[in-house]
Amino acid sequence: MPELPEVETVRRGLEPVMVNAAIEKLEVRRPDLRFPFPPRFKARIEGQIVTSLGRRAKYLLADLSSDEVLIMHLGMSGRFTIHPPQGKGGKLGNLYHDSERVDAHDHVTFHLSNGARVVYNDPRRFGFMDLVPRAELQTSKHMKGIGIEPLGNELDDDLIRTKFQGKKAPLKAALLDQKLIAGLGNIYVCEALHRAHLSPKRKAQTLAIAKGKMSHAADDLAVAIRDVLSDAVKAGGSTLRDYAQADGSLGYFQHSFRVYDREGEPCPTKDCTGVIKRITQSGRSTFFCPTCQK
DNA sequence: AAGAACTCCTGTTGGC
DNA sequence: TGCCAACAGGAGTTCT
Repeated sequence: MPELPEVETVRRGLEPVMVNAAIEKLEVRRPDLRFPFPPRFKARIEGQIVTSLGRRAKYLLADLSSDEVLIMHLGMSGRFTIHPPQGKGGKLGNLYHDSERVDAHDHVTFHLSNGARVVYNDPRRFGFMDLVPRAELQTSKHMKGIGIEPLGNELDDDLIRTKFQGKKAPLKAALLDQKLIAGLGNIYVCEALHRAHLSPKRKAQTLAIAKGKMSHAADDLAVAIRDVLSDAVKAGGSTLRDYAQADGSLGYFQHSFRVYDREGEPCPTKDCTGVIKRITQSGRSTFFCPTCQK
């Protein structure tokens, strides 16, 4: 499910429910997700207050009153659902899931002091959770080496030239590399490359040239990445299959896809007569227009 | 060392 | 209808 816009949407959904609440009880229904839960996971979580909920790349970061940080990654199929206190759904009650039923893939449940429950469900179990002392977060194995935040102030043409210098990998692979720019995934890489009119097959290092007719390419790509991600965040992310936001509502950016999952459809670029094609790169589907993406 | 292939896991989909 | 291969929003590990 989640690339940067979906994770940010989840963060915004969980923030009002979790921040300033104590985690009174933690139910962990299996020993691991993608990796084992950390030692004494339950004991280190229970009784702690969530002081803030942040995001770095595709990671959710919950600051705890114990000065540890709960690191959460949703993998491919991880999702959070909020269950408000019984009988306190209020005017938003119809947006929430009120069921007490536990699905086979409901792996972790946070019982909060405000009466709400937050349930983590992940059928494929590619997600994971970890705990690290706040002071060690930046040097932790998860955060160490993570690239720049594309919605921060650092992403511009110079940054792209620097990061892509000497890279022979195709643009598609370079943009999926979280050590360069963090937060993009398969969908938004395809979308950003189409917006920038750049071929996913092109070697990344060709954007590093400073002069010549392609000198705008790095800037075009920087702008396209920022635009597509901020548009998607505004739309509440993309809803594929039955993914829902934590409050049960649906993102709608999927209606704005220009190429993703649109094989065979006409290219939406103005005056382009091309047809969207699907190829495989790095074992993943790439959707692009061979006519206007060069 | 970089880049590509393979791997984890379950569920859905599309073609016979 | 059933069966089965292909594929799915990620990324660490293992190869070449």
